[in-house]
Amino acid sequence: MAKENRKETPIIDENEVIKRKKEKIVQLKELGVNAYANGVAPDTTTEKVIALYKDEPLEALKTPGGREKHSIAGRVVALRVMGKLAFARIKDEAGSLQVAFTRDTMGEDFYKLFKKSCDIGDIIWVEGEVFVTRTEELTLLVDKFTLLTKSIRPLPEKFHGLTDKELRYRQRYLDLIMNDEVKKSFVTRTKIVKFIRNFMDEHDFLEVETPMLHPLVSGAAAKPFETHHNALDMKLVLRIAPELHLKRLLVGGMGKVYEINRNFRNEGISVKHNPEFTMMEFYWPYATYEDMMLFTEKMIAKLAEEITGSTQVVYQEKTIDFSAPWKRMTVEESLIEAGVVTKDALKDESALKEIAKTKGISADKIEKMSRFKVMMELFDEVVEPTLWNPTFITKYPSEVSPLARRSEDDDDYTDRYELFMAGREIANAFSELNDPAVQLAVFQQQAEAKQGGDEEAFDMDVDYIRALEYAMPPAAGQGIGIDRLVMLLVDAPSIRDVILFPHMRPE
RNA sequence: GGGUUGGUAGCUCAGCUGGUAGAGCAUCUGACUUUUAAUCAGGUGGUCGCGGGUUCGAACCCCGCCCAACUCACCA
Repeated sequence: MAKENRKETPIIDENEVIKRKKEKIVQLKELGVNAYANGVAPDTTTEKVIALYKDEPLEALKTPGGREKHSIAGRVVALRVMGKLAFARIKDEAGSLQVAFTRDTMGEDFYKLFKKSCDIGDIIWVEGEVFVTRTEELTLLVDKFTLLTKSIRPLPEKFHGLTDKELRYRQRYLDLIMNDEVKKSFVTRTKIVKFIRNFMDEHDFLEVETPMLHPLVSGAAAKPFETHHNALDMKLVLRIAPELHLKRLLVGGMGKVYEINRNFRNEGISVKHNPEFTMMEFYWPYATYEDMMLFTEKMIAKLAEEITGSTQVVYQEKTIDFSAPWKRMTVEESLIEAGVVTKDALKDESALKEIAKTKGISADKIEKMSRFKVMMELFDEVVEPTLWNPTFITKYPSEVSPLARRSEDDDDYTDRYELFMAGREIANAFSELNDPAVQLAVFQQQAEAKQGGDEEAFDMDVDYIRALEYAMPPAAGQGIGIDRLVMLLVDAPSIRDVILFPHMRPE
């Protein structure tokens, strides 16, 4: 049953501190100080100021005077007032810099106004020249100061900062103010996406955008979010995958295409799952899944090196070796290698089921499964968590691969692989199924499964079959989970650490 | 959805066997011209997640609910 998200009356919490700060804004207004000023811009950043003086001898900088003036703007994150001298730390988008306010430099009245108006958390603009303090810290000696924006909410404590994970995710803005490494992770995320985009562009892939609102469920095995179009009075679902639209573009002769955007799946939330996640999906005409493996290991190894400086990347205290070539095994080989099954047992449904039971997979679940499904269950349960270095697992059964091309030599299997790293799936790829008759048969099976209560089964997509009937060139396609890839490269334990505003229940 | 742990001041956390709700930082007042977790003196600040119950008395015990983290299930 749907829960009512909106509360009766929106109430913003207020305490004594906030009340006082609000009153202060009124007092400042009476003194002619605008607590929400604008039109005053800095001419540089803290980072640039520091870079400018980093080679100057410290001794010379200890005496103030005669140097160029710089203006910076940012948030006051620390303030130490000692009578007629005050130090503040100003944080801007690039970093932070200590600034000093003195009565002698600013004049008595102006200094008093500064003391009265400026508090921790406020956003201010200052101008002055640099000097170096006794403790040899580069500091801007302020002669001009403008309060830009008052903060009326107290910042978290300076020593411990903001550590409560719930608050950090809910109030990401505050997390960004207090925890510098957060911004770093998200800047890296952007670099990763940019790298991938450049890599695709350099290899002549065309970036496209396909619909997020779908009339049908297709492209993956997942439960969708449902929504409603009012004017058309029709049910729509948020896409679980862009696959079938991108393949329609292959039919249309668009050539190599890719899309980097969100998918939505109405499933559990975990350290590896967010209801909306970013996928890079691409399709490559006249290529096979084997071409795709070479392309992928080249791209990701180069990406790892570009981002971290090495193909050896430490994730959660264990090293992942991204250097190509990557290990390749079939699903069946991986099960044999892991010592889970023998070659003979793989062909024997009841033997497989017995083994599955010993691996803690529920007997009820196994009973209804085919040999191939039990095999995949065993793989997911036993092998997947052990695949730490990048590994391509190939030869997935046709039964669990509704959109992949059946292998030439055995149509129980497909020309498909999944890529695993750090014990998790990062990508899924295959040579594409382009035989409309086979695809239609698969859709019919899926539609029956859906009738039978399988909530993750596809809808029949008649237009897609029609498109295939016009002929889709042989092609390989792949989807890469961007959030998960970012997690590995920024050493994030949870997907929430690489999503700016992860999904949370309302407060 | 199940299990475990947690929710006490704006933040970080104490709070014993049920007996008047605490500290540090922030905030307010005062002192202070080289601090950087500044320091010193004094003050303000609480729906103890929410709702019931037990009890002379509940932050603490019991029941229900909400939220989160971790974990399992599901999934990429």
